[in-house]
Amino acid sequence: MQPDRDTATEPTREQKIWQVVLAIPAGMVASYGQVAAMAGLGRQARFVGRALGKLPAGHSVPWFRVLRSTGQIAFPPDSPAYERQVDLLRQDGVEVVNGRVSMSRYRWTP
DNA sequence: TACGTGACGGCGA
DNA sequence: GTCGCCGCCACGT
Repeated sequence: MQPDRDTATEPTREQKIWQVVLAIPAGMVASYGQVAAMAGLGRQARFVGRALGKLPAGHSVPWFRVLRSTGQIAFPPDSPAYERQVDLLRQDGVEVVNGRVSMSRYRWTP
């Protein structure tokens, strides 16, 4: 037996991150740094992107509501995920202009 | 084991 | 408001 402290421990940071993203209401967006801070990760914004990239299939996490601190989409413009995110944001009623969102207007403030 | 990369942030100009 | 540099942590090779 290996009493290794992991896998069987409490929810990992990824779980915590997904939980925070789940709390983002429709029609609003949050930045990676904001999600990281709310998840108790401090400024590990990069970890948030990594956690979202590890999302399993069949999840219900609104990953598309997470943008950069500048309001720009984190994906390259030629990426399929980019268009997907834009489309999903518009379905939420968020105005996306040139792959960018007005953070001062749609930023989620809990 | 060590190096490089990455769905980023903050600060200064 | 934008542009560039550095810093942080985890993962893959």
